[in-house]
Amino acid sequence: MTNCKRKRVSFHLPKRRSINPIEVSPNGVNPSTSVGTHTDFPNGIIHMDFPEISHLQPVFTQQEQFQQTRASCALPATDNWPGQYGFSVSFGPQEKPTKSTAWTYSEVKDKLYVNMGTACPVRFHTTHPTQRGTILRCMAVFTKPEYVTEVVKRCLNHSSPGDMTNENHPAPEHLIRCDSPQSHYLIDFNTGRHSVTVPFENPQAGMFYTTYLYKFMCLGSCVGGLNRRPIKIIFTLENEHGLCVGRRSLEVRICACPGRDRRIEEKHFEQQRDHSHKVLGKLLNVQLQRYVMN
Amino acid sequence: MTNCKRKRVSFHLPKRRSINPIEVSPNGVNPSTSVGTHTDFPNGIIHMDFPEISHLQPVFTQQEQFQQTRASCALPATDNWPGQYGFSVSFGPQEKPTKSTAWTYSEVKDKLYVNMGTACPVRFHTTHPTQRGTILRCMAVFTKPEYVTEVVKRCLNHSSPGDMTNENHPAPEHLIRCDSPQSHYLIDFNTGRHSVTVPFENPQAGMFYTTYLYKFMCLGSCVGGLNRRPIKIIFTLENEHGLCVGRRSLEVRICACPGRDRRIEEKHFEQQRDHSHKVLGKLLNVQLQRYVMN
DNA sequence: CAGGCATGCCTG
DNA sequence: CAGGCATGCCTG
Ligand SMILES: [Zn+2]
Ligand SMILES: [Zn+2]
Repeated sequence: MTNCKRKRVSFHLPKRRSINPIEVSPNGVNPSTSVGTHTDFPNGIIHMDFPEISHLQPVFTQQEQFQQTRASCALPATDNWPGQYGFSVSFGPQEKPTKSTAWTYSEVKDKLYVNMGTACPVRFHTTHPTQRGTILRCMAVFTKPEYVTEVVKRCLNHSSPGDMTNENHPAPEHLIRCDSPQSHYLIDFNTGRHSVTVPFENPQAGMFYTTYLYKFMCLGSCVGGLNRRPIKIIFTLENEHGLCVGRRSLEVRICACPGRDRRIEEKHFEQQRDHSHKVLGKLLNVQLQRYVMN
Repeated sequence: MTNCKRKRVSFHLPKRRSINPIEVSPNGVNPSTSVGTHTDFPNGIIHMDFPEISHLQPVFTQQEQFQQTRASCALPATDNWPGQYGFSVSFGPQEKPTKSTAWTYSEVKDKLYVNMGTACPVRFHTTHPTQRGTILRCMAVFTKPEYVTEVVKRCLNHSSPGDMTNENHPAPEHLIRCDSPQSHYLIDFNTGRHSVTVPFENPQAGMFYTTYLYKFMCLGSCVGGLNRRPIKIIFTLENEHGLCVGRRSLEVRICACPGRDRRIEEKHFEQQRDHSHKVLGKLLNVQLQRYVMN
């Protein structure tokens, strides 16, 4: 069991509007020194999405987070863990999954197939009410071990200021957006990883879940971005101290034809399973025969 | 017949090195006013590829160019015209055209199929020696009329400073590069169009052509760049006054499998031709029968 | 290096 | 909206 500390200083907008995170190094370098430039993140360099908003009141929010499942901060935990609030995720009954339906969730694969830029409704269940100040974070990681340390970002094409999707948006480089006026875009100071948070609202009276809308802003095939590398998204419920109190991750494929691709992958999955069964069956048979003969 | 005037002021490097063009508006706006910014071209805005080299001696080179084939400067002429020097283009015998050969030229299609970033040898023939100060320009245009007015550029991914191909290169946004230390990258002040020029060297004694190496720095499929839109390249021979004295254009497809794609397109072409022949044949037959019957 | 898959997108 | 092409790239 290891500790994973994160310190963070954020500037918050006084009003509830789309909020712009500014990450500042702990030694207090003045963000205005890098106004107008866009610096790539790694190692103590200030990252600013919106230099224009440096008039914001600085609010010091220190978060210390203890994660119990990974040795390194750079590798976010992906294990599902309902925790004390019974946190889980579901997807509503989607429209009939045509070839190019905007999104579709596969139970067998536990995988979401979704168009780029589509607002996809995700249901967050809790069995016990969370405390005030609880937030819901969403972060993407590459699934394959060879890429898991690389930060997931949008491709250059889609993150460029000229791209229509970036008009009036505080986080053009973030793959995942949450369609809420209270959403908060962060770049972790230590790991450089992107995430988006919203205040978690407990399910309304008589409801078992609260729905939030998420958008995925690149295709899985985007050159120089995801580049055909599968990703997972990790939803974490975090209390006011930044402690993780629940987690749910699932694979996501952002593509032009979610329906088609789901069908294909489910077929592959079945064939693979059938094949394993056959192999396993043969092995058992051999063992059995040996046993009988001896 | 219309005149198409172009005035241009360029800064030239004193030494023969890769040369950086700086386009200045005729009213003499100081380029240093835009140092450090990269402004998109259109309409009187200064474009600079390399603000760092503003210490260059300014050399005033006024070029007035009369083109006789197009009404608008924005639509470059593409007609082949050997002119008084007997200007033409050819390709040497390439390596056996395997599926993924680096480049291959189709005679039937008069089209070059080439890998991205490959130095492709192009032979420039002249039957009569050109004068001192003659240059060879290469420019790309979209083939289809609906895109012909759009300037051909590299995609954002490939033109970004982080792309390896742009290390130490003066013109990251230019699709076409000429592998010569004397090459010159220009952005036309009026049209915004990119081109690369080299001093034209007459064929060596006993030779009929001079070879230059050209590279194409994006795929035809690059999203936000060529975006699967076919292009032509136009080679123009220009005298010291900027007058066009010869022209040759051909289609180019920049792709991952030049051999395969050439084969496919030639097959299509044949089928199409056969089909037209058949249709034409039938028509003739009908006409003939009518003639005989009357 | 060829076969063929993967995946965005065009066409009917 | 499904069929199927186009085209980069992976695999043997
Ligand atoms: Zn993208
Ligand atoms: Zn490109």
